[in-house]
Amino acid sequence: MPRQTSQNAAKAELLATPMQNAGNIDFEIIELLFFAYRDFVSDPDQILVKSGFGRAHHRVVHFVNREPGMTVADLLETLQITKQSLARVLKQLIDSGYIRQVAGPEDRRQRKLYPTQAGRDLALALAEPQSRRIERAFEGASEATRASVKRFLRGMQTEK
Amino acid sequence: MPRQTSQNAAKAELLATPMQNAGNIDFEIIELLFFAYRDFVSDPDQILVKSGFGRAHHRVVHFVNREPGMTVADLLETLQITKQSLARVLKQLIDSGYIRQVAGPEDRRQRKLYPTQAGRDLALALAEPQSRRIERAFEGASEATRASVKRFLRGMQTEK
DNA sequence: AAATTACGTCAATAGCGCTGACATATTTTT
DNA sequence: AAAAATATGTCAGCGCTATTGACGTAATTT
Repeated sequence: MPRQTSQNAAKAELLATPMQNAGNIDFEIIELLFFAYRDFVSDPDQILVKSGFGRAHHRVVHFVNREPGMTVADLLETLQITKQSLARVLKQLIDSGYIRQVAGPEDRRQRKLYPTQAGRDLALALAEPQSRRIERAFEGASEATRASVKRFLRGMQTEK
Repeated sequence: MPRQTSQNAAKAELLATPMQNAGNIDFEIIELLFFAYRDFVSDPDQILVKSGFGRAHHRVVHFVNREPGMTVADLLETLQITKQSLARVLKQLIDSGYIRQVAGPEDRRQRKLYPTQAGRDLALALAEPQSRRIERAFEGASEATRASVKRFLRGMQTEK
């Protein structure tokens, strides 16, 4: 029985076989989601660096445009972050003139959030390359296929 | 013509209409992707805090398990990050005994990366809740539907 | 012998998330 | 009316992940 070199001894404890089919785990979709999302956010990221903003700003500006009048609490619920995390980003967007706050008409403790025209323009500019990418991914797809993809993505969400 | 209060004047510059149908942009899928990915990564995140690791560790341990023997350069290409970003994370995984390096047999400058058994176990534990979530999202879906979703996700990637 | 490549590392910085604590209005409850 | 709860803001500190730039070493290629 030949003695192992130290390199062989180390190798003996290593796994050289690719992880696949283990425990019926869907590694393929896991990776597809990673790559898809990685590239999906890379488009707006490139635009954002020019204005000195980041992904967090993108999300805020997006949702406020989608639902003008939403409150800070609504936004926290949507983004699933803490108010301290939101604070800095929101303040910068307000100071830069992309978003404005209005005291709630019924409950004056609330701060209802609205985009300015600049905020709307920014949200659209950020969404455009993402939408083009989605269109490309759906190239030639039927309505049924689009519906299936939407159903899948909805199913990926945690039910609240 | 009534004078506006300062509040009304401010409101006049704001947009109260939800952003939708603007420029044929697919806001719905954009949001579905955001929510799907947000919840998709939340599963492993919860596991990772226990071991003191983060998402970056997850990615590294995942891909090294999927393709044992991959080099540092391969990993950088896959993750699309800089080597300085990878360095700390990889070092921690090596120091903790989840991954080992072996000098390349042909090119000895290379560092081929392999998981240990602990590394394999960790990768599987992290993939498991994600895979369950995917299965749930595909509940009742046909093979054709699964194929459509994969095709869509592949189409979302930037072609290299 | 010189240039290139693969990898590692030091230093500084930015973005974005967190916890904990405390303050201020405003609304609701008692 | 007083007390409690709610919506929001803010200060302070910290951790993770990413960045750029610079430099070093070993190994390979030219």
